[in-house]
Amino acid sequence: MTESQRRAPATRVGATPAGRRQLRRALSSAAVDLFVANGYEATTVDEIAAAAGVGRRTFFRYFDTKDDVLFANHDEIVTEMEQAFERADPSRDPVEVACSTVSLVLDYYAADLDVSLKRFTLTRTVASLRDKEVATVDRYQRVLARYLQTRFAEQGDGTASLRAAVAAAAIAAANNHVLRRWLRSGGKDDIAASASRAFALVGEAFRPASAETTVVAVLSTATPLPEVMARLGAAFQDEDVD
Amino acid sequence: MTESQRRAPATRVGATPAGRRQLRRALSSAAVDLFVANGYEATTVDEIAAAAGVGRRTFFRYFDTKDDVLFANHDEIVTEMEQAFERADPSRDPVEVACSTVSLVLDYYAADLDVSLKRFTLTRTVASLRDKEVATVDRYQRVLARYLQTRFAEQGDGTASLRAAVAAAAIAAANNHVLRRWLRSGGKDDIAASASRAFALVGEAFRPASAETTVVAVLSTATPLPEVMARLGAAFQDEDVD
DNA sequence: GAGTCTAACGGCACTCAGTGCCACTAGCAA
DNA sequence: TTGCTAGTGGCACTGAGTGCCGTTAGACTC
Repeated sequence: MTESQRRAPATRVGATPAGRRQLRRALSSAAVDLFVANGYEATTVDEIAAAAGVGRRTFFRYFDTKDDVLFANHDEIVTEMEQAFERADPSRDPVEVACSTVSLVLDYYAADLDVSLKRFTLTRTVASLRDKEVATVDRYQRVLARYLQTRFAEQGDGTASLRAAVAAAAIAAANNHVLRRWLRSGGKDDIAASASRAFALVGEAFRPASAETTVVAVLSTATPLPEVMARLGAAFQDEDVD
Repeated sequence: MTESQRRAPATRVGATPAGRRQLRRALSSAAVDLFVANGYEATTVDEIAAAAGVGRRTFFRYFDTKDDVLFANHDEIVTEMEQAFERADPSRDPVEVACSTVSLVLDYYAADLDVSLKRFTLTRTVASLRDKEVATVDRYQRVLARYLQTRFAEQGDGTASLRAAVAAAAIAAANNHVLRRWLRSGGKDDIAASASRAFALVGEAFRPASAETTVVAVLSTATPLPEVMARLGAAFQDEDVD
């Protein structure tokens, strides 16, 4: 007897927030199992609701659409990302903050590997579900872009809006790439390592222009070596010169 | 009497490819007008079909879904992009090729400003249409990624897949940013200028490492100036040194 | 011009997602 | 006990999307 077949408590589960969360999870896992077993289109909302022991009408009180049930905790992720941006250290590099914040998504996927893998096969198979996933990714990509835009604008970047949109897209793409590779490996790869490698790539691509200025040092050959080192050290500020 | 209200030819329009195209356009423009006038959800497929002078069943022979009618020429754009990649000069910088190819989308939007503006207001207003548009963007972003991946792999890039995905996302984001700003201006901005500026930004971010190697020239102060110029010229190959 | 074949079309009926409405009832308060 | 509230289930309805089939325009043959 799988989890999806067990009967939910008789009535009024949703009276308490905890009960509501529980029924949401029950509906979600029942749906995923049915989708995998019988196919997405072939599964009706009636069947999902019945498997969770509730009426069809109740299903639509917990999820707006049939496909929403596959991305049950997406809203949760988005709000958590927004909160993370609010309490982020303003002195840190914005791109770096965005990268570490977006990896919240990876944590969520890793926390429920079983569902993540099933959802992965479904989104690869069913076109409409793939589109739905793309839409959800776009939603948190917008959150990234909004954060980056305000930060870039603070730094006096005239093209803050464009840079923010492009950087957000790059970060989201890197995140998705890591996520997909990890899921394809069945959750066996070292996701943290590949994530930091991927984010390093976008980090060096989008570091603000001031930080990637090429230093051209014009020095007389008569200059004593210590002074050369001092001048270079000043140019590179807190980076090591040796 | 608007275009959407005129009656289409009586029967068998779709027998010839030209007639099929014509009816597609008639359905599309009828739909856009009705969506703008009465709202997207409030407009039924029956009404669209009736406005174009055909039966409801025929509508679904021309478009798979109700929202497809808003992105009528999307498939055309995608295949045209694929063809452009096939005949692209292999010696050109892949990122540059991708940028100039993706601007095909801008051409299509500019070619039918009226519909583009109406679709823009609709995609901003109706959530499901925004999602649909995001899905279409993702589709050509995948085409970009596939092209960039093969090119990067040819160049011996070990992280070709990741770099391709990230660069494709950045290019698509830049393209969309330009497109949206242009539509927000009502089609008055200089779209070509802002496009080249936006693509310059992603170009410098994703130029392959070999092309952005810093040239460090170590030269004796005794070297005659003409020889200095010659050596620098060699180092920069076909770029100007002056 | 008459007969024939093909394929677009329209219409009908059906499934299913999603919604509004309402009656029912568990649980709480007075 | 008597209301009151809110979650629930059932019913009926709209509309998207699909399968099926009879009709007919148009092309092709003789």
